[in-house]
Amino acid sequence: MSIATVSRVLHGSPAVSDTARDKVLSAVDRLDYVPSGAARSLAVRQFEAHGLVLPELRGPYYSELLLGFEARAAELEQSVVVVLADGNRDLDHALRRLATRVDGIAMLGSIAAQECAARTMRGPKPVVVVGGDPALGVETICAENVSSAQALTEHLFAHGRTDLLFVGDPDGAPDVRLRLEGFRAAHRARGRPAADPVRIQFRESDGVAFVDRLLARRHTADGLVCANDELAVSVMARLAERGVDVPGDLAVVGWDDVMTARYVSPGLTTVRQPVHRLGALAAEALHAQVTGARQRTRCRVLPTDIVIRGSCGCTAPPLPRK
Amino acid sequence: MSIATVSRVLHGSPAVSDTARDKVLSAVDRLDYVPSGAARSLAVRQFEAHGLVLPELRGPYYSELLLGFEARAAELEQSVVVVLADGNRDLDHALRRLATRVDGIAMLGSIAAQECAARTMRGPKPVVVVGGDPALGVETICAENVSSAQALTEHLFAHGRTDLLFVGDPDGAPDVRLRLEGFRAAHRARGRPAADPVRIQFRESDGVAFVDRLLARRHTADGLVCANDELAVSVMARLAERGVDVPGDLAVVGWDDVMTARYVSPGLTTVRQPVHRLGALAAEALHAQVTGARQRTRCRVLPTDIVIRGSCGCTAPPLPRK
DNA sequence: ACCCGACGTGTAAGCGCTTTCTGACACCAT
DNA sequence: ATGGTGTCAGAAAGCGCTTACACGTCGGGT
Repeated sequence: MSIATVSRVLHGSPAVSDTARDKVLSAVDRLDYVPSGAARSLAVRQFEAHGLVLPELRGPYYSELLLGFEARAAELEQSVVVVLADGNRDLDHALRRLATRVDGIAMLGSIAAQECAARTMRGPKPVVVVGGDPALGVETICAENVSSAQALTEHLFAHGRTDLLFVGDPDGAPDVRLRLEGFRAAHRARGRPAADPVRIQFRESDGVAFVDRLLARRHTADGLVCANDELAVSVMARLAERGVDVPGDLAVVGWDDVMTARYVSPGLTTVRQPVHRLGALAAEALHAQVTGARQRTRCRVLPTDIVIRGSCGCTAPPLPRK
Repeated sequence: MSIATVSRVLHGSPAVSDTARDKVLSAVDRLDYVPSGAARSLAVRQFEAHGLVLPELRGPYYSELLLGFEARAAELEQSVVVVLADGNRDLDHALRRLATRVDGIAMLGSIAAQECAARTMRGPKPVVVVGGDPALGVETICAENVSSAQALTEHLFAHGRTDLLFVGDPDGAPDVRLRLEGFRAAHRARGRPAADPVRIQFRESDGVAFVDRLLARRHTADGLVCANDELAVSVMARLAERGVDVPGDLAVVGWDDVMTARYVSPGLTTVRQPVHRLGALAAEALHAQVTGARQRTRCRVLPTDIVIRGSCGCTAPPLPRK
């Protein structure tokens, strides 16, 4: 047996006799032979791997994204190597390392917005960004934000709310900026001025602190459009503790449809995004760029669903579930 | 400039003059040069990458594990390639592929228990399993299960409960089996017989269906020890819908301390595991095996915390948080 | 003046695969 | 018999790095 034959067998080349194939296969099995992916990558000049860069992994959004990405990548026979920017780690170093071992890189919008990501996007490897600013010059895939935010805001207006506050930091992520844009558009459509956004982070403690400031009359509002559910849920819990009725005194809505949104009372009205598909499309777009099969579409926007529960003021069955 | 010099510069070898270093660095920058990780891997005979195999990614457990694993791996300058067994994908194929591109593989206990994982563990690459059966013959890292399950069960006894049911499938994951073991140990200690476990999956719909069966008098109980929080939370929600008071009529406890556990009412008494550390230790153990630095410790068990909220019958402040 | 070591740089031999090309062999048609 | 044709196996040339080693070129001791 020559090494060439072994290689042919392992890749199912038809030009091998059955006897040779059997001999190779049995030897492989007996010796627990594991080929070297590095040598193969070097020879075929493809890593057969995609990189995925996420800011973190708490909450369902990023998990679901990774899930979708990995699933589609696996179908395309691509490995996925993930890097998490979580904490204060050296993103620049991590990105540089990543680029040496993958054919292409998908990253979140909030990562792409960072300084050191620029060099990656300028580099030779294909890049697609998920939920990012379409103006970035690279292929972008994102969920619809503006018009669902507008619809959600308008929904609160329709409930008779007049004093709406947007809670979340538009500079933290492009998605949030677009949601704020929709929030403002709804105000414009009604000819009302939109209050400045309350710029706080996504952590639960930030939501609690915000409620305390609100009740200290530092803000006034009868409706809260929160940039995500984690915030919305922590806000609702704190409001309940402080004796404020939701939605009676204050309506609350969010984004993401986390599990908790179904279990709090009242249920949280929120926006569900096709995150799994977002991930899958990212893997696919990346693969298309790598194989050169398709010229990159600049930007793809996926529709979202508003899921109405009780927190916006709608009457809903107690503890409604999906 | 020769390629050897370039290589030396890029790896910070001290035997390079400053002028040469500068020249190389500026050229690298100008050309957006990205070295080939494959070629390096081939030359140094190390992939500098770890594999992590997870069954899925919903809920905080796996996410947190990946978070910890990736963080520690990054510190050790290792990339991480993840494969998710989610759905009906060809695990065998995926594992085989994975083995060709990493130095070692970490996998969940539920993966390790599968048929096709055996060949990976028999193969030449180091393997560590997280939350798996220590009897597997490979290095194992897991959170304490038996004694916390026993303590939790005993806690319900102390609340005067007598009719306890363990809800979850002990054959689904080694962790669940061990929790059941602790549940039984607590019964033995009190000289009571333990009821057979209610073998259902982790999905929320399974919890709902179980409650309906329970209320149809197919089971009787005044306390439920659920194998994880997702189950516990869905059970509690369904009980509330059906007008059963928790903890008055029925106490409920779970595992994992998911976000929802803090926000439901009453708060869910549960067990918090050091999942992040579990992941970090897995990465570390793997790296130790790969570098041959340390002979593998057979099994490492991390302590867990019981977090008491209201669902067990303890009086707790309304909506307690961490 | 010389030699010797230290220091930088270049040369070249792999690392373990893939793949093209060449060759061996068998088989059919002439 | 001979030549042509088709099938399968092997030889060998890389793929782009790392690194042992060889080779200057200095500076300082003698």
